Amino acid sequence: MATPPGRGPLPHGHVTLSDVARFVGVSAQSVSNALNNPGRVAPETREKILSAVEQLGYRPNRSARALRNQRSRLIGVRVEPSRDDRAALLLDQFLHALAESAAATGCHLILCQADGEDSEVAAYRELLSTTSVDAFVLTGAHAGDSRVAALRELGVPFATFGRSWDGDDDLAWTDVDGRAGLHAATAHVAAQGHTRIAHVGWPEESDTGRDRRAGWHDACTDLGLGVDLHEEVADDFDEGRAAAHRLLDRADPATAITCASDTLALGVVRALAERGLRPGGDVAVTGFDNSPAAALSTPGLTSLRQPLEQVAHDLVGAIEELLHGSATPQQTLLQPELVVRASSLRGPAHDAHPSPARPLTPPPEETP
Amino acid sequence: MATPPGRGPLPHGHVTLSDVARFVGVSAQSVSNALNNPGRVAPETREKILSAVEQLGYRPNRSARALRNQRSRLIGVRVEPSRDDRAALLLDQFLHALAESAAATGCHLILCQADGEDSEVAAYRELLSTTSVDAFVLTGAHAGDSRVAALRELGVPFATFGRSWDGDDDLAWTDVDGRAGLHAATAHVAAQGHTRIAHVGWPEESDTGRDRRAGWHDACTDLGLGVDLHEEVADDFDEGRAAAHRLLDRADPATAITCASDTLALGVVRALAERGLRPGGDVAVTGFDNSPAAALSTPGLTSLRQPLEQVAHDLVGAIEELLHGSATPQQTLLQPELVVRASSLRGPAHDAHPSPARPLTPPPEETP
DNA sequence: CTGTTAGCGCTTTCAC
DNA sequence: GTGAAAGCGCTAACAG
Repeated sequence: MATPPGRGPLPHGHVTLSDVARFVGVSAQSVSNALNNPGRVAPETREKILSAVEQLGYRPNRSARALRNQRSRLIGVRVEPSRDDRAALLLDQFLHALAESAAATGCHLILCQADGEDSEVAAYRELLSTTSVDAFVLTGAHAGDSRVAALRELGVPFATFGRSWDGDDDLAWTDVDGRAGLHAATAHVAAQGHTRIAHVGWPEESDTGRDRRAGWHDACTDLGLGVDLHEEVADDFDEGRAAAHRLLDRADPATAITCASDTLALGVVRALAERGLRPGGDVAVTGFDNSPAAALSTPGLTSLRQPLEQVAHDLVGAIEELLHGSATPQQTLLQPELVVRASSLRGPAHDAHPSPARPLTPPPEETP
Repeated sequence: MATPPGRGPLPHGHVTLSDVARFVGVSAQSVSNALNNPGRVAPETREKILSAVEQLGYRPNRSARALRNQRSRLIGVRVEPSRDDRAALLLDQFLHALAESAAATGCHLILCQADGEDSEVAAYRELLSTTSVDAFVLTGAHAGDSRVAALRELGVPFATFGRSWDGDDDLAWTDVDGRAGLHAATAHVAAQGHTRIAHVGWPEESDTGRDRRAGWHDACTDLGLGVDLHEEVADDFDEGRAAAHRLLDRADPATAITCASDTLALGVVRALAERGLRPGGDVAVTGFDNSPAAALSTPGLTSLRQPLEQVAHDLVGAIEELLHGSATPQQTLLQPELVVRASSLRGPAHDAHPSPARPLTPPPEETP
């Protein structure tokens, strides 16, 4: 396929605006208007143009639009390195959901990659400086998040998966109510007859960790149970395992252990096995995230499912609002769903088929 | 941060080519040449230009470039819906690795989303028609893959993770040697003293499934063991579980079960538990993928790690070659790595700390 | 070796 | 209501 020598760049066989214009017998501007500014063109002309667009299969060129408008309909997302010793970052499902929600508003996702939080901002900056990116989605926001400050300074709209935790009303975020989740999980094991209920969570510095632990704490207090059984560790399998051993070595040991993550919970399960104890039958265990590992481990691990499709939908909605110049950023708190499996059930280690259970808390409540 | 009105030539404060040109006192063209065509500019001028580029922090605008060159340095990838009842699609790690490799060559990943293989082509088409995408990465290629034909017709370069399996020399692919992997896994359990070694794999229609089963078959034959113990099922936890029950119900039951995936293997582990058998001690079990679920389950599941970083690197390399007009597409077969854990070890259900073991097969061999 | 010209596809003025 | 002009930032072609 030889390219005829000439001045301009290579032809690419795509239908352009002027192709449509020529076809209909109007100017390119009218076609543009018919598409983007329907009011400014006569209904009759509009009809003809739209049918020609359809017929020729015209699709606007994103690069040209981006060049002209400074808006690319591209949303930047970071992919972080995933460790195979952690029970899934959910990035997988989240990205799919995000891509789907974005597509619904004509947007696409562009990835940038960074290994740490510092290089993350550098990656955003790099993407912004070379590519027209309309907005970013950040994951795992936390109090005093340097990324938030940096993106604000760059003047680019963004929404975060995770609250700011410092009462920042100017931040658009969507988050999952970990506190309600752990309240539900704790109440669930209490309903199985447990009274010595422990929590293995993340260190005090983690906002999300504190939130989840508070759910356990509240539930225990509500039920008149003690709150002395808790451990704060990093989100690591072996840390969870070690924490479980400590909780079981106590004089009055735990008979149920709620965890801030599936990774920790699966570490706890390992510890039980090392002591000849059975999850469910001897000690109830619950996790958080409903990762594949929770569903596939034996016995199945009771966990809390995050409604990632809804999270993605709300984040895209929040961004869309930001781009349309909304004054008040959208903030949404979603409820996780308790998925009960054998690890938290007494009796034979029979897995109920993964069946969602209602959280104790009220249905999703949006804070607009 | 308000943009001072009417001052800067740029709406968003980005440094452009002509800014650099004006700064140095040359034409925009020379700056462009200094960057993209170093030979065509005097070394001295080049120095000055490059230092100005550095100083002003100039970054070329991707949209403008794409518009002009029909090349965007964007690689399209599909994200598929992930089921939480499967042991990870590895998409997570793969995407990160891919984004990293792409970044090394100045490319970025743009996502498209599709639920099935048919809508996948539609998604590619949509992306191509609106966005300048230089190439695609396909995952899970198989014989008679409709996507391959469709992308060829569209004339877009692409590389696949997974062989074509129909001896297509024109296809650029990278794949992992599942046959060698299962050979290694089978030999490993044989070395533990097992002689009744089964395989739970995918249906005959699956090329990858046949390949992996062949590895098991070869190893058994090499070792003088029978090859009657096998089941072909869909990649599903419950299917794996049921298959294991069938294999253990036989008159001369299996004492070791190698599987085509971690999902199947974890189903097998569940079946063992239901019969009061211990993985490792009673029946050895191995999976494939080394998913988080394998590392975190108890006992740890012996599995085969796919070298995803290398896969990603090779795929990007293959695409790069394609874009530079290489005649022979790059085809690479990589070796998986056996990760031995307690599920395949006799004796106390003690997990060795996840430690890589060499496959029996020769080191990575590249077919250029 | 360097500058000028032209144009990629699109949309925001501003005439008509 | 419609079209003509201009230009977003960049680079291939062709002078000078």
